[in-house]
Amino acid sequence: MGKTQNIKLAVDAVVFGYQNNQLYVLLIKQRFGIAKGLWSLPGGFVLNNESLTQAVERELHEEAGIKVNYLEQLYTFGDDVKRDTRNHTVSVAYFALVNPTKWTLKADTDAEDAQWFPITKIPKLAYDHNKIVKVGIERLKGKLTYQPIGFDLLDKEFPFSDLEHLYTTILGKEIDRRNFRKKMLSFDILQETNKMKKVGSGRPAKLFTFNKQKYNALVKDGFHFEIKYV
Amino acid sequence: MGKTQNIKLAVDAVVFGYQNNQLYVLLIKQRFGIAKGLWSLPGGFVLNNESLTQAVERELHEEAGIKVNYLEQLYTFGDDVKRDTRNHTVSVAYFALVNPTKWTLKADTDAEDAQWFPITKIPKLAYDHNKIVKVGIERLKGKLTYQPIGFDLLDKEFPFSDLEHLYTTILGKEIDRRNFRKKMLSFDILQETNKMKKVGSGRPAKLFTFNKQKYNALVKDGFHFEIKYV
DNA sequence: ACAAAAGTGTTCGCTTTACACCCATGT
DNA sequence: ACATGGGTGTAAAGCGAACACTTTTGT
Repeated sequence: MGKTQNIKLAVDAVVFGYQNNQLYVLLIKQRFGIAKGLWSLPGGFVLNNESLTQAVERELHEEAGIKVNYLEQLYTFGDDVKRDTRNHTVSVAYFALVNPTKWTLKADTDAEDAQWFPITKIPKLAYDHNKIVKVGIERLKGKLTYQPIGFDLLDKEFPFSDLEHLYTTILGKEIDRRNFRKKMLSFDILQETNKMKKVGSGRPAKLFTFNKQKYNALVKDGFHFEIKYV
Repeated sequence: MGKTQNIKLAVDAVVFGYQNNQLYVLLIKQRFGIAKGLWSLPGGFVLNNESLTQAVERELHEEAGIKVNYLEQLYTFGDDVKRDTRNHTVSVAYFALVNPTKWTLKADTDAEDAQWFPITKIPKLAYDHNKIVKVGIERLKGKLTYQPIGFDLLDKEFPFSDLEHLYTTILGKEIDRRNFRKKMLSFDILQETNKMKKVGSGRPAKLFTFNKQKYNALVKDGFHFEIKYV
């Protein structure tokens, strides 16, 4: 095969968080290396004999001290051979969701700082990370309509309006509250608790939980989640 | 980072072809290496300074002498560190469609043989390639319903029944011919030619072509292809 | 009593679905 | 004339979309 292969393999994660009607992405500022001082996605090189998922989880732990609720592979970026200026590097990007209220970010090891950035205010990032974020946002928007994925961004118990706002915020569209609620409830994957949430003025809201067991059971029977009204 | 990274990066392709109401996958028999004599997906190691897409296209050319109609990234398999018994190898799998009537397979360089296998008769493959094929089939089934991708498997000019059969074959379900045709035509992305196809007995069929320009234009205006009736 | 957010039904139109017969050609 | 595959319309049901007022709480 000629000269022995000299390609580095990295993982990067686009981690989304949601709070106060805003969507955030987790970014870290590198302490070392070529991207020193620049903001970038959490991630790094895969270790020998380490699986890709392990690598992502390790990096998220090392660089931000968090564990995510949801993780899936996003895309492998390797068509731009010069994405990392030093080496031919291929990066397997992951897509993750987390409820930021559950974790306090703590920059560790390689990271000088770790912070949530509203997706409307993302700075220029290292490497091709701005592109990766963009792909991540597209994925999030897409998935929201055909997979009940929004719950991984919310508290375990949430008022209906949180879900509503999550959809309007992320998809950037208004929705009809009545139709949305009707549809969501028709799936029968939300469980009403007998707790109430009171915030300031206004009528207190019932709290709901997402019944994942039930959802999985339904899926096995051919059920297909879909929210179009948005 | 301790010991320097020693992970090999490969690409593999799940290439689908369709002919005589059957769905095929392209497999090759390796001439060299650990998988010698076993059937496997076309693919191989990425070269230094080569993009992933280039690598796939090169391998498809070298191993089977073909160019595909459609190519997209499928998934990166790297969670099973032992998938290749010798080394820690990560493989970026691609998904491709081709019209097999356009090409005569010719095994070249590294391949001892290259052949189309009906997806119902796929032998035990090298590495984790059976799993990759499975993921590819899922992707194909999914895409068929929300992207006009079936045309890449057919001749440029095709009778409506070919399209119909393609859907029933791949999705493994019966469809209502009238509804299917009505829906397809309603999208206004098929163009009627004034040619006819006569095969044996039966009424001759009009030939259609897929108008990709028109489709792309419609997509820009927010059009969304979807075939549910299947 | 007023402001703020939660909760709730109905009607209209379009899309999906189900369904069966005639047409053009070859043998 | 019969076998083979191509081509076509209509009615009923279900789903999506549009729409506004009442309830419960805080101030």
